[in-house]
Amino acid sequence: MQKSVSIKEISEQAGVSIATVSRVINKNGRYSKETEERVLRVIAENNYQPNLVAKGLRVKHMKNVGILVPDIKNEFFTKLIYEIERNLFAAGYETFVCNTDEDEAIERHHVQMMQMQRVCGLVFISGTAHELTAQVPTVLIDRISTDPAFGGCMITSDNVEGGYLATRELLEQGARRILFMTSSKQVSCYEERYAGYCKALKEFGLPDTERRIATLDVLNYEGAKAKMKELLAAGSDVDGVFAGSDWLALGCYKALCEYGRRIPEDVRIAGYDDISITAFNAIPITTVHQQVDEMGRLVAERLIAAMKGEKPDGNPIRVPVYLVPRKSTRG
Amino acid sequence: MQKSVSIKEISEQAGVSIATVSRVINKNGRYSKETEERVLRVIAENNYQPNLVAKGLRVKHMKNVGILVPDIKNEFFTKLIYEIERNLFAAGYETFVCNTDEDEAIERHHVQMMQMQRVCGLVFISGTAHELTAQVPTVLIDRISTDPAFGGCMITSDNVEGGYLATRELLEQGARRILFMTSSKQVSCYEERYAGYCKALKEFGLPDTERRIATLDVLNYEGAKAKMKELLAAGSDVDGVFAGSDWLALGCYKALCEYGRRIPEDVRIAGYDDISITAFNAIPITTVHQQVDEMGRLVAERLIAAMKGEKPDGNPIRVPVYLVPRKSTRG
DNA sequence: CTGTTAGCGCGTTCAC
DNA sequence: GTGAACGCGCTAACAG
Repeated sequence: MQKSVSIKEISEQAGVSIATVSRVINKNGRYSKETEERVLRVIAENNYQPNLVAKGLRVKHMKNVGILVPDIKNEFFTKLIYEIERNLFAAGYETFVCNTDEDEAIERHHVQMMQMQRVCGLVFISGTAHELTAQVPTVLIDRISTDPAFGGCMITSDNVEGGYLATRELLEQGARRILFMTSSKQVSCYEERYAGYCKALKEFGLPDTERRIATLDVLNYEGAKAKMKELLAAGSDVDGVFAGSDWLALGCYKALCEYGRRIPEDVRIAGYDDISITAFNAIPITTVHQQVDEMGRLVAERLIAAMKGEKPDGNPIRVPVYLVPRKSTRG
Repeated sequence: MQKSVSIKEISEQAGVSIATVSRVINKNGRYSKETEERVLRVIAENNYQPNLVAKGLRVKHMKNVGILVPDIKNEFFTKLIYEIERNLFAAGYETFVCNTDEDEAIERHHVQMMQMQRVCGLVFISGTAHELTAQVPTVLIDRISTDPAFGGCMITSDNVEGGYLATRELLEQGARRILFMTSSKQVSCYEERYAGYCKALKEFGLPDTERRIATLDVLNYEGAKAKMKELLAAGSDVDGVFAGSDWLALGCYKALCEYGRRIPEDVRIAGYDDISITAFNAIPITTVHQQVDEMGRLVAERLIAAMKGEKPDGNPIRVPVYLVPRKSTRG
């Protein structure tokens, strides 16, 4: 398959043992300046590329990490991946990107493959809360482990605060019949945003009976649009929508437009994530900004620390969020 | 690192040799029905997971492919990756995603890493045209190899036609002083789109002197916006813009708006790719649709064929494009 | 400073 | 139908 020259041929050409070659490659010391130069020269001449697979077998792991993501087509996740990969690459790691399409079976399959590949770390982004028991250092983003044995690290944005900020904005601008649109599955970040929603309603003196929830099996633009249309067809009188993500907000926006509702006069809308499209939309969408750069940086930092043997302290790291008010809530 | 039980322990527990275990795992035949059942049972009991690294060392390659992409944050590339990964995963391959940030040095580094990892295939998406000599089956998307020795497969959308369609649309709607915005680097897909632009101008009887070109070092929204502002500040009188990609079109759009130009009355704009945001933009942007699904499917198909030993015929595969007319060109 | 050697876990001849 | 034995390319003792 590959004509790959091996460490053995290098050692022969350089007139040293393979052990010495290995040492200079890994800069493990215990060789003279001259031998180093000679070996390096032979390596360059032959365009020698160490076989990382053989090395991996020997040291029992590859310097690779797997990232499991529910939807790689979503800019929010993409920016996260970008930042994680950038930081890990700088530290010498390559990255598997595993798209799960929110499918538990696919996720399991990927996780198993990653383990058989002997990756040295795993990152889970959002997704459903089923048990996952990886035996490699793991970092969770916007995902809470219910497993008491989970020894990894958790990084999440301040979802409760975010849900609160978005809902309060809707309330302050006059909305009172506010719909919260979320996943039908148990996803921690959405549950936390819901808690923030409830907190804001309570603060404005609205009883629990005023909570309005729509759950989606298909957690994307299409699903949100279809659900919103369904509600409108059934005579929904909501005057505010807090969607669990920006794409859901856009789906609601489109459905409401098609039903002749004016945004924000008739219905005010707030989303979550602050992806680019919300700012470019015909009626720019109010949203909650997540600091993806900082989150991605933290993920790489914590993961690298964990792979070096450091034990995470078990407390989730919360990254602050802030509201980005736009026209969809403020005429 | 991992407590991984090995094929050896399985063989002991099942009372057979490791050779037999290997045979049933790989379904190589030459074992009885009973031994198969017994081995399979022991494997299940121990939750045995084959060590793909050891296997890889033995068979001299991993069942992984590397995808090199210039900008993973761009929805166009992301959709391509999604489709490629989905198809490859179905065939049992895992995928490395390598973001190059349009940086040649980073790309080289990734390619080298991929080869040291012994991936069995490589996919290059767009990017600059420097020489690349990978010794594994390779598929190029929207990127032409100048190396006569290149034995891989090339898949590209019909860029000349796309450039022609976009420019003709601008001309038909009345624009005459049309700017083509592109990369300052040599990127085949942009060069082809430029050829289409020239073809359309010629068809409308405009002399070569009427060609207007703006090249970008920073090939994204920010870069395009800055360049357009620069041109406007210098007194540009363009009444049409054909941008090499949608993000560039959006950058131009924003700059033109800030300078008080009305779209499409004063300046008509067309982009390329048909990413979601163009449809949601305040003034929806006319664009050229690329069939990413079909392209991704083809990439996986051709790559798998190549990895099985089939020789590509050397001719680039051209996927058709079509114009999506929107308000930015048609009041 | 340097070389020899023993595996890492697996697939694959080659005998039986 | 089954097993023993070798080696893929490399690292890490260990001996010198």
